[in-house]
Amino acid sequence: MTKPNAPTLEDVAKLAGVSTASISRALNDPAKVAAATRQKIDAAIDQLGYTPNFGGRALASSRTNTVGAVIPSMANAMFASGLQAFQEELDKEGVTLLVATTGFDPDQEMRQIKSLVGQGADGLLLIGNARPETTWDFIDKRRVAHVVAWCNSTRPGHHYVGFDNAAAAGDAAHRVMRLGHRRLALICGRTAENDRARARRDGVRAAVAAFGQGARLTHEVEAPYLIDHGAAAFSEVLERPERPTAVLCANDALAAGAMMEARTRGMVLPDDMSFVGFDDVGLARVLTPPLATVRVPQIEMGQAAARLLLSKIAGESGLSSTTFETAFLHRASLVAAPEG
Amino acid sequence: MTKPNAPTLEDVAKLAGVSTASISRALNDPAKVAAATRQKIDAAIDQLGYTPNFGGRALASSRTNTVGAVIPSMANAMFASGLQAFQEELDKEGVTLLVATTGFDPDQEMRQIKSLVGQGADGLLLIGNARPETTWDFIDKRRVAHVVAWCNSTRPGHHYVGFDNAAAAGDAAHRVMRLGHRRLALICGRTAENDRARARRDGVRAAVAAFGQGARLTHEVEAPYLIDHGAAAFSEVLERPERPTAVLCANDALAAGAMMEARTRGMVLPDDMSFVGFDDVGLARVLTPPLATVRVPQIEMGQAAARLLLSKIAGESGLSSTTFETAFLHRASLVAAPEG
DNA sequence: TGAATCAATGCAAGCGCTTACATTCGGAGT
DNA sequence: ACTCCGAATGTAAGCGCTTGCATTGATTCA
Repeated sequence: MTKPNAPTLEDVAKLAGVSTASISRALNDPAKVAAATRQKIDAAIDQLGYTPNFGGRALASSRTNTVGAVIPSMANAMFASGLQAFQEELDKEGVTLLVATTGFDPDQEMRQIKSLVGQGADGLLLIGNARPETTWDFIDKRRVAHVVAWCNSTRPGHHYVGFDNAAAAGDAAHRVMRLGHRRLALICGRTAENDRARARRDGVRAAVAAFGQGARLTHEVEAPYLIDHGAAAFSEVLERPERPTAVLCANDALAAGAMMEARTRGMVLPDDMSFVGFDDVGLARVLTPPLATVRVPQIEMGQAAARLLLSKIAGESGLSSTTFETAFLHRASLVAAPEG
Repeated sequence: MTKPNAPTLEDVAKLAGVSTASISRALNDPAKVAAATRQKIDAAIDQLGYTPNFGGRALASSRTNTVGAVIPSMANAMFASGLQAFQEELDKEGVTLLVATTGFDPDQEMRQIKSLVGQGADGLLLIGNARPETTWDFIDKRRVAHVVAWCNSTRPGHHYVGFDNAAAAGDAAHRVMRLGHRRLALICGRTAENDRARARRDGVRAAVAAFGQGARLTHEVEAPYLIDHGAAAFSEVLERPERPTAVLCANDALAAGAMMEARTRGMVLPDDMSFVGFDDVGLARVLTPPLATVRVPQIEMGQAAARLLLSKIAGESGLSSTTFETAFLHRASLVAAPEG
């Protein structure tokens, strides 16, 4: 951190001819210092190139102005712009973002949470609501300020900022069925380790069951959220005796992989098969045909999560969770079911 | 950070019946403490659920075990997996990653660097080599441990971990020309604010000039690294009197946008136009036709950058920069130039 | 047996900052 | 003119940890 010869508050104080306390106040609560004094102080700070020492500040105020985000992966575009927005919002308040990834592993998540708390994070952004009891215990016991995002439920006393994965996925399925599709396949994320994937699956199942009219899921496959796994999953779908007319994917990357595989097999899209994704990441629009998908309000979520978390850290009460709307984006990868 | 009632070193000391110094030593350098004492200490720590206070530690040792990454954007897949690898590598050593973004703005970069240093980052990961003199001055003066990545040159006394943008782009151009293309267009990143974009452009220019045989750039456009800008840039290319047979894009997202636009205009790909991207992000393979591009060793770079940075922080000497190889990936978006 | 050595431990001085409390001083109220 | 008040500033006590130095006691060597 700061180098040995870095100027300290005391140096500034001497130069400005005031006490260290005034400088501290000028820095943290300028209103408390007379304008003239503030001038002198600013000048001294400039001249010395002074920056407050982080450790000293943290120690004395027991705040680090740092919050942590524990996300499954940065390599997944799914979280990228939300996290970006989160970070930008924090930045406005001078708060810095610590990032740790879990690779969708609950143990790893626990480790990272502990580590970030140990690093002094004032608060935490967590993805999804499913985690072992021991993890919740730790959070509760340490009274870690936190927000749960990308989902729309959590345990009592906690808060979320997200959207309704189940409803959005159900809505997508419903629209597909309204276009005449009756045999649907579902390529889903790994439900064991991912409550959002689980919600999306359950939403689809419920919608299909509710629709009636002979609509059914010919096959469900689970796969990690990666292009290649989407391709493999689609192969598996095709091996089934009953071939679907539309494939719902719990994620755009899976859909992209599935479509790639379909084309490799000589299928003509969208005529031979309709595809629907989820998330509306950048690649959805540039696929051929463009991928119908569900828009997720990443940026709004990231910002709202940041604000909520900062409020919690500030100790505000009466805070509440937020559910954002999703939007189904009908694009050319989804067409009416073939006759017959 | 840690809550008011959190146990301190002193609490542990009392419980274990030793001095705080011994505990500190047991924590940081176990060899210095007798096994029996260590046992007592561990037991006390467990019983109290003690975690060292971050501020205290930082203040006393002037190390935070935290490093910062200052990147243009998290929303850009270009850096995602590299950063992910960087983080994982740091994690192995118990170091936490702070992330800040610049939106490709040099002033913002300066602000973020200052902020991260102020937050106590022990070291910094910087992208690219181009930044205002004032920024370098700050880094030098404060003696901030740092590594420059995604490029393969830097000023004396600094280190990089990256690859040769110019050579890789030149190689791509060369391959395109060898396929018979003589009229090339270049859709480039914003060279004013992005030295990698500049290097790629210069590499292409040099390769074209060196190739001779009537090969030339019909048009160069600059655009931010976003799909929509790629589309707009391609429109601009087509407005030119002289139409190219191949378009080189400095980034896969630009290429995806350009291809999308081409298809919108009824062009048949790759017959009517060849496209080449750069970076080999996930979407390159799932485009139709699959995008020929340059593979960038993101993961290796991220890991190497982390190790180099940790070594620097540890004060090791005799460290050196690394240049990784890139690979041209010939995919179906690139075909031989049409006859005539 | 006494001196020298060394490993293990304790003591205590900070690290740089924040903040409760004390002090000062100019002006408002009477 | 005198008291009272509040704004502006200073004083100094920590925050929890690391670490140089001092101390202790056991071990070794002559």
